[in-house]
Amino acid sequence: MCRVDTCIRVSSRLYFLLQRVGAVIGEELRGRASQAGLSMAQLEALDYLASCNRYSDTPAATGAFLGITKGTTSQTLRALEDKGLITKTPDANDARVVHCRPTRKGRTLARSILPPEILRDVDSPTLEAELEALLRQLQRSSGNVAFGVCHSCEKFTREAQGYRCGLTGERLTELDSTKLCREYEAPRLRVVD
Amino acid sequence: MCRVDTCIRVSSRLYFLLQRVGAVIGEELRGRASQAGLSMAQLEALDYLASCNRYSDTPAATGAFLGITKGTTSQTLRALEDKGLITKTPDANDARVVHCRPTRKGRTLARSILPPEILRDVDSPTLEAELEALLRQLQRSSGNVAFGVCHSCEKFTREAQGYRCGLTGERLTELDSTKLCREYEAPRLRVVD
DNA sequence: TCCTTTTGGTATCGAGTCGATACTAATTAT
DNA sequence: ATAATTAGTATCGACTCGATACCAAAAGGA
Repeated sequence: MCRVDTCIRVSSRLYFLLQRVGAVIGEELRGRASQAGLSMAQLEALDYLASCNRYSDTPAATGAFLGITKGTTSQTLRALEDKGLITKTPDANDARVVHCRPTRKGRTLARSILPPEILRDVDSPTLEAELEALLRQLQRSSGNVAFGVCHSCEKFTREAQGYRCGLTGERLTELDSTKLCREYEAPRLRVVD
Repeated sequence: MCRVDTCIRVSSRLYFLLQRVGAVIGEELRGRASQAGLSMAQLEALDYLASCNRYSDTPAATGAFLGITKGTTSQTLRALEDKGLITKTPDANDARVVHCRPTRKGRTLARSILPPEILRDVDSPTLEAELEALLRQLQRSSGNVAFGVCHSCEKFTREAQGYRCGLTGERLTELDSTKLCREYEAPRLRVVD
């Protein structure tokens, strides 16, 4: 049993399973996206932009999130803009930066496709916890930006009348705190409930 | 804590985690593949062909495995053939069928890239078991062909001097039994050790 | 048997991905 | 002030991908 398993390629067992799950989900998603006139890359970018906060809705952050180059990112976002699914507005403080925000149409479209139908009934806290641990490990060893939800960030603080980001010093709404942030920093110590 | 989490898109938590892990691995893999002159699609096809048995090394099976159309599959395999990484030979019994076998060069190349470096140190039996359960569930609900390792197939039988496939009736070598098969059927009853 | 359906595969098209390279402009470091 | 970094775009070539059309072989039915 052991000798046999070592011969299998595709390639480690873990990689095989991840790739297999990805293929099944990808097949469904590609179909649904292309019915709506979107490519997978466009769908993923749009979904990201619909999920991230105001510090993270830039081409650079999108590319980092999706693991693609800035050239590719620029093209994909231009396609989304041409289709009227996002709008671009220059940043007030940094003239190099552009903010990409989904239009109502874009938001609705993303929400109609994702999450994949096939995953809607799945509920597996163990799997989620294990995947989360894997993700953290991968992020550590790849030196990637983490991306995480604002309210569970090390720099997130609760105040008398709301929340605040310890990095920018800005106040945050309840909705803000539910979004993805590129500056996310994992909490250093486990919070005791 | 609960209300907040329900707002997150990208999109269910499970989808988010799978997509995130995929992005990190994909980023590494794309880089390594393109250094070797391969696209991701080509790498995945080559890896599959290096892992499957003689019943499953056809364009149709490759496309089913990767979740892409037969047109796309045909093109990708042609690219691999042009690069001298696979060879095509017509089937002896069915004139429609073509068998695609990796060359020595192709096999070596795939093995030099996969499995992803970043996953080599990961060892998590729990995660693998959970992913396997998820995969089975997805395959059931998507009606996809399962693809599995020969020796754990329902139709696989042990004999006095070797193994045999109950579907084709052919004898199988030890190496045969370690490979992926498109005709794989999950065992109906758990075998007692 | 003839005839229809299914299956396996290729060719071609258009839109789009992707890395690579080259470029501009704004910001930051020295 | 000047150099280095960062954010973004433009363009190129190879390739993916779905769609469509097509062909040939095999399987199934009356």
